[in-house]
Amino acid sequence: MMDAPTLDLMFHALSDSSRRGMIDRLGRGPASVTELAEPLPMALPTVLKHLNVLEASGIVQSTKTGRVRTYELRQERLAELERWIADRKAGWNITFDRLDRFLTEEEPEP
Amino acid sequence: MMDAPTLDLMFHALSDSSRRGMIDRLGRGPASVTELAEPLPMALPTVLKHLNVLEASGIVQSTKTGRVRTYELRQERLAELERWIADRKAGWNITFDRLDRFLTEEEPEP
DNA sequence: ATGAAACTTTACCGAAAGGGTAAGTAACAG
DNA sequence: CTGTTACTTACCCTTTCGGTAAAGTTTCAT
Repeated sequence: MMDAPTLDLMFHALSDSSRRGMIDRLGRGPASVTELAEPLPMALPTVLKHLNVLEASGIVQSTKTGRVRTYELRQERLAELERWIADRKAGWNITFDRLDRFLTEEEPEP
Repeated sequence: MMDAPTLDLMFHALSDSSRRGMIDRLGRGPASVTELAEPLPMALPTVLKHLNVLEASGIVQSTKTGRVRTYELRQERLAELERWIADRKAGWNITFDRLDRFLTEEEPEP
C-alpha cells in the first residue's frame, strides 16, 4: 500500500512531459545523464533536477560508475501506481450498494 | 492516445492527497461540493480550486442543479491513465531487442 | 420578502516548481 | 600533468500552487 507522500512524489514526477520523455527513453533500457538530456531543449542542470525528481519518487534508480551515472526504470513502482489507479477506476460502487441493501434489509433486485 | 498537456493536467491533479481523497469519495458515488469539503481541513474556496483542477483534467465532471453542484468520477479517464502507465511498466525492451537482433543478423538466443 | 444555504469570485500571500548561468569537481585520454 | 568529458553545486529569476479572508450570487424555505 503506497503512502500519501510517496503518491504525491510519484504523480508529481509524472506530471511533466520532459520527465515522461525520460521514462519513455528508459523503457528501452538504461541510459546516462547525457543520453537522457540529448533530446531535451534545456540546460544540463535542469535535466539533473528532473532526474532527481524522478529518482526521489522511486520511479527511477541510478548508479555511478566512473564519471558516468546510469539511470534505469523501476517497473515495480509503476506497477504499484497502476494498481492504485485500477482500484479507483473500478469504483467500490457495486460492493457498497450490495452491502447497503443487505444492511437495510431491502428487497433484492428483481 | 492522450496528448501531453492532458497527461500533465491529469497527473498533476493526482499529485495532491486532498484531491485523491475526493476521488476516493467519488468512487462511492456522486457528491456535492459541501460533502466533498466536509472531511477536509481547509476553507471552501480552497476546496473549489481543487475541484477545478480535477475537472480541468477530466478526471471528474460536474453539473449544477439548483444551488448544488454535483461531482462524479469519470472512470474512463482513469482507465486511459492506467493504460498509459501499463504501457511504460511493460517496457518495449523485448520487442526492440528482437528487432535489433533481426536487423543486425546476429545469432538467435540458444 | 427575508434570511439562510450553497456555492462563486476576487484579491492577496508564502512556498515550491521549472527554468537559467556560472563555476566547481572527478575521472579518463594522451 | 593537462585538457576534456560528464556531471554537480550554488544562486537567481519568474510562474504556478495551495491556502487564506472577504464579499458576491443564486436558490430555497418560510
